[in-house]
Formats: sequence, C-alpha cells, structure tokens
Amino acid sequence: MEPHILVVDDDREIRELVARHLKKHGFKVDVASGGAEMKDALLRSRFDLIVLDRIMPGEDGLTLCRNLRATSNIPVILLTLLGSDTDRIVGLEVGADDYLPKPFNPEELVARIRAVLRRAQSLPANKTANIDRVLSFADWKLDGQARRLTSPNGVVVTLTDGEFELLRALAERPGVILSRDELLDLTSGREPGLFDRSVDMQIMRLRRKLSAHSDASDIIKTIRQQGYMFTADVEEAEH
Amino acid sequence: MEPHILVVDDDREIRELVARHLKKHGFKVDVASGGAEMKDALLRSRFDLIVLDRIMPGEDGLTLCRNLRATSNIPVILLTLLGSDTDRIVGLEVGADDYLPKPFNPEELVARIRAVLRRAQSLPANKTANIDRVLSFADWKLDGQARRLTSPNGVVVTLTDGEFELLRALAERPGVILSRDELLDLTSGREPGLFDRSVDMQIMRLRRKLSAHSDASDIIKTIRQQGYMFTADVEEAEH
DNA sequence: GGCCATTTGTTACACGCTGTTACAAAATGT
DNA sequence: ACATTTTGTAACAGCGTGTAACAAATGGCC
Repeated sequence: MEPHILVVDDDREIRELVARHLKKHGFKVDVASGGAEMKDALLRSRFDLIVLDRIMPGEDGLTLCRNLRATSNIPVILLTLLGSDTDRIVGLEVGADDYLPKPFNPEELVARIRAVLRRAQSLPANKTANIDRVLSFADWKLDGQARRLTSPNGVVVTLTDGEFELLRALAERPGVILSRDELLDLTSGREPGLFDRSVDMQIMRLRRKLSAHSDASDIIKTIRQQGYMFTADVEEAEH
Repeated sequence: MEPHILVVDDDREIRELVARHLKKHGFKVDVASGGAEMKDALLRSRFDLIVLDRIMPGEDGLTLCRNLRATSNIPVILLTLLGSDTDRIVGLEVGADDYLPKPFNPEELVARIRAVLRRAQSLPANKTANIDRVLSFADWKLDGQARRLTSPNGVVVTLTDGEFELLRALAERPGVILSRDELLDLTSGREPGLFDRSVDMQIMRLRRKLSAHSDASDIIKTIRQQGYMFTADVEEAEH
C-alpha cells in the first residue's frame, strides 16, 4: 500500500506544491495548515510520515514535533527556513528524523522520505499508531501487544482480527466521532465500496461480544449520519 | 555503555580530528583508512555506527556502504565532499542513514550521530549482533549459538533448521507483524512462489511443538491478511 | 552411485472470518 | 400518521488459514 504522508505548512502555496509533487511520486498525501489541523488529521487517519514546517505562526514546528514524540513514533522531516548550523542541530535534537533547509529540491525531499520510511519499516512498534500499550475502559482491558481483550470479570474474550482492530481504533480515540470511511481506513486501509456496510457489521459483532460479558453495550455509540463514537473513559494500564 | 563508532576516511588529518572530537563527546572511536581496514575492524569489534567518507582512493565510500547494507544494518553516516543535490540523493538511495556535506561543523556531526543512534536503538538488533544471543520468553529459552530450544520444564525440544530460523526471526521481533514474504526472506532468503504456503506449514509445526510442552500455543498469533506476530515478552538471558 | 531417514514444500479439503445482500427496526422530516 | 432515510440484524457466499496426507528435496551412510 502506498505510504500516507501529512504535510504541515502554513503557506498554502508550498503545501499544495509539495502535496502535488508527492502524489506524483505515488504517495497518498493529506495537508494541514497548522497544529490544530494536524492533530485532527492524526486522530482520523494513520500516517507513515509527517513533513513539518519549522516556522509557523502560532504553534511552532519544533514544539509540535516535540509533542508528537511524546506520544508516537511517526517519522518527522522538518523544513527549516534558515540553513544555520544551530538551527539544524536543534531540529535533530528535538526528535526529528531528518531536516531539509528551504528552499529545497523537491526530488531530494522524495529521496529523504524514502530513506526515512525504509528505516522506519523495521521499527518494532506499529508504523503509525502509538506504541503498543494496554488500554483500560469501564473495567475492560485491551492488550495491544497480546491482542487480547479481558472482560470486567476477568474472562478473556476472543476477538477476531477485524474486531480487534476496530475496537483499538475506537478506544484510542475516545470522544471522537469517526466516520465509517475513517474507521475502514484505520482498521484495514481499504477503500470503501459504494454501499459498504462492513463497518456496521463489525460494530454489531463487537457490541454483541461486549454486551455478552457486561451490560455496557452503549460503550460504542452510533451518531446518525456521522459514524460511531467511543464513549467510555480510557486510561493506559499496566498488564 | 558508550557507543562505539568507526570513522573511515583516507585523509589522516580529518580522521584524527573527527576521532578526537567524538572521543571528547563520550564515544568510543576506532579509525580506518579504507575498505580493507574497515572490513578488518568490523570483524574484530562490534560498532554502533560508521562514519564513512564518500570519496576515497580505491574502493569508493558508496560501494562500501552498499556492501555493508548487504550483510548488516549498522547505521552509516556519509561524508560527501560536494553539496550537490544529486550527490546527496545517491547517498541516501544507497542505504546511508544520513549524510553530511564537507566541510562540516563537528558539533553537527555529533548531533547527527546522536539522532541516528537514538533511532537505531529501537531497531531490532544488528544482524551481526544476534548470532550468539539467548532469548527467553514465557519461560522458554532459545539458544542462538547452540540452536537449541528449552521448554519451561527444562526439556530440550529439537527443532529442525527451518523451525529454528522461523522461531528466531519471530522472537527477535516481538510485537511486530511479519508478513509471510518477510518471514520467508528472513528465514531462507527464498523468493515466494505464487501460492506459497510453506511459512504457514512451518508455523503450524512450530506451534505444535510449542504447545506440546506448554499450553501457550498463542505465543505466535495469526493476523489475518497480514501475517504472524510474536506476542510474548522477550528478554536476553544467560545460559 | 543407490538407499534410507529426515526435513521441507505442495496439494486438497475443512473451518472460521469477513463482506454482501436483503430485510426489519429505528430515526427523521413533512 | 406516513414516507424516507439510516442503522441493526440475519443469512449466505467468498476467501484466507489450519491441518493432514503426500511428494520432493536433502543429507548421511554404505
């Protein structure tokens, strides 16, 4: 599957230019104009890499990069306006995987993206998602490494792979309304068919298994016309 | 332990300068003047990173880098004399983890080394390093040197070569989903046939032997449409 | 080389997971 | 209340995976 890349830059022209160029080279590209849009995009899709402008009004690229590193290991390439040595050093120290001084050769950006992706592929954790962890909600426990769901009274509920991916996608984003298309992308990466009800189907099967072991079938809420939402509070837990 | 770095450059002055500077920053440093010395050093020590001059008489830095990539995944930083775009691109495409145009600020070299090392730490162990390790998981022990598997209650389980290679490939990458093609490549290096089920077969035989001596048959999980994943926690152990 | 034992890959089939289709139930607008 | 749209649910079909039986490859051993 083609790598999915998020381009974050306040300059609309650069954004579009970079996006077009990357698409031409076979990447799937989304854009964001700043920190807020970036965070939203991260909630709704899984990205393989982020191209981040170092200097932006409001939240700075460096700050965004540092925050990113706290919760995930998505590779980041920084675009820095100045080519000064100190600037580069700060960029790397803040956790960026690479940087590129503006103005840059678009071909080199592609080469660097490829290089970073090649390395990132062998990373232990999930490519884009956060490091595998154990999530707990309403006395349930979902173990990301063992791919196991444990009910409030300690029973291990066997989930199929599809059900597991769906539950994880939801539980990692409590309080966020996710459309069926977004859920499909997050769970399988598949493009939706015209009358695709597969997500509904999996939601139903998941709810059935959840409500069989506790009476909290409304953990996953249906928002009509929009999608589904995970309503329970989620915490990271220990094994 | 301090990172061990190999500096390869034909210019004695640069070599010593860089070596001194890196030592001052707490690295353990060896030097080599060319391809021959580099290969010798690699046989005798384990390095965490190699700083490689792109242009050298005799074997070129690029060639050395490509050869390195064939047998190990030690991180490489290329020093290029020219700052031309094409030169940089070639460097990255050949498998270098980063490059630095000469003349460079020694502080920036240190920053880049730190950045590359930080990433490399989360990588699965170097190909050169995993030869003689003993891995332990769920009270099992897998001796990489003796190629022997010991069950939780001390029984030595005889594995065929294929089973051993497969189990090692998995156990070295806990929590990582490995596709059948990747597993085939890791274990035998063979190209997959069109309807190749050989990995499935080996997985089954491996599971059978594992579950015959403990009831943890789900150590190797199937992820439908994607491959297999080793779910147990793995630690390096002594014999 | 030929013969045996062992390992490894192929084929065939059963089973379970997943998406599709069809229809019922619920929600929404008039 | 009615029509329309959206979601829940059941039944079914397609397909990927587990498993067994068999064939091919490999490696001693004489």
